[in-house]
Amino acid sequence: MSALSKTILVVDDDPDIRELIGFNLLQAGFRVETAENGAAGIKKAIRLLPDLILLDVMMPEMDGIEACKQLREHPKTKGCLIAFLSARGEDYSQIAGFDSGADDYITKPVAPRVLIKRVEALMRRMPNSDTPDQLAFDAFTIDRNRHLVTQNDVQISLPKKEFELLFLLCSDPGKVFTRDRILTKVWGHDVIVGDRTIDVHIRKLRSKLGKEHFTTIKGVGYKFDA
Amino acid sequence: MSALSKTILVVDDDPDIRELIGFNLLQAGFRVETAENGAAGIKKAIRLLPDLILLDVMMPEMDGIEACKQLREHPKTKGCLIAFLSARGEDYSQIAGFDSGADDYITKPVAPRVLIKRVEALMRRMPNSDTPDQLAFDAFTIDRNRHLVTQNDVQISLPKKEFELLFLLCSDPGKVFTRDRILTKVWGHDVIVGDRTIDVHIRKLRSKLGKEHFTTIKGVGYKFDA
DNA sequence: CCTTTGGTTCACAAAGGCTTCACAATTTCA
DNA sequence: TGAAATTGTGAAGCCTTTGTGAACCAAAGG
Repeated sequence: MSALSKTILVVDDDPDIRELIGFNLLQAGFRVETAENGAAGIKKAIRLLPDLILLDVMMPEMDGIEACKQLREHPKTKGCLIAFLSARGEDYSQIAGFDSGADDYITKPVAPRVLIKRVEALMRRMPNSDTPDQLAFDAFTIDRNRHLVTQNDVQISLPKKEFELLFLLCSDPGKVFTRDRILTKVWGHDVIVGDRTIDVHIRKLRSKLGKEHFTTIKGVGYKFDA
Repeated sequence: MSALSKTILVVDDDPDIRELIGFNLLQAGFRVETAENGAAGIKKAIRLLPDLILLDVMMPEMDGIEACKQLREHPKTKGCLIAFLSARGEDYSQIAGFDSGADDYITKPVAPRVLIKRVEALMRRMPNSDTPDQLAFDAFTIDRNRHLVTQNDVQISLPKKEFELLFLLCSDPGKVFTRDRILTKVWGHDVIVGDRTIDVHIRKLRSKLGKEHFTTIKGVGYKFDA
């Protein structure tokens, strides 16, 4: 079930805050990723497409407001939930936050349990269906909502793990995913499973979708080639 | 922004608050209705189907928490946005608020402009797409008002839960609905029913409407195929 | 007061996905 | 080249998930 959990990206320049927030969100069953500044946060958000982005307002170089604006402008992330998390509770700051496109503005300090509730309330309204989680390549197309892969007008239904592995690899074609990364993304942070399991699933993908699309980088991991 | 068409119901026992909040929301372009206690608020909400219900937490007789629960239970209003507006900012109060199904919890005092921004942020996420009351497929048609399914000129009457489950699945043919999603959509956000209950209802749908229309995605959920 | 119907739960069976293991094949590096 | 590490492959067993029949409880209606 953990593989289905929502991903939250915590962007804050304070490592302590990142750890504290991250820990509490993990405890609540969310997947957590972190970034230490606005630029890194945007980059990571575009790559990971998290369900929710928690932005600190005050950060060096690029502040949260600016980061939020850019996230809203980028086609990949403009649909994500974005919430500010800030010690600044002044009216003008909140208004600026909402004007930049945020869905919520949470003032610190906030009790972890309250934060969780707020995050869950946001998630509850999340229109998962609106984002057409579709990936299209020459070889085939992937439809996340329908859990279907279409190749040469033939629809292929894949089991859960295989589908998630495929989707992960295809989310960034050409990029090499290390075994560790695959494990944490598909199986979850706390799952203990021999990493040979990955090989078996890769094999199944190869046999079902064509060997040529999945390249092995020995000693590193796998990648998908379109 | 078509804020003109949005209706907000303000439920508060204090006439001054009603007037103040109402005035500001009106200025922002919303239509405003008011109610002076929980019972009246629920009644009015069912009749008007507002886009957002602003609930005071502390009210005589029925408090906001209880009102929220009842609103979430009623089929007509369970989809409405609900936000608490309260002078009580304590953690346990906020948690209770979110647990009762609220989408936001705003602590008073709040600057009118901030309140507006928050309301707009909530509205922004509101799915404007009203699902039509009738769905038609090759296999059968569904009439939500009449609670009736017609298959081969034969009218089939389905019990409540079965109908709602069917309607949910058919609202997006081909899309896979996870058990979690089905539970929150059909049973409510705070249900305590085991998810095996879903299986039983799926079985009934299969036996009544044809096994071939309902596909199981193991480890994920179910989907409807037209 | 009894009957009917809907909703939920339980126990057991079935299915099939996930994982592991052993061994072969391949690549890397000394 | 040869040994070590890594990956490919086939098959087998475990174990989670789902299907199914039936019982139970509550509510509605006669």
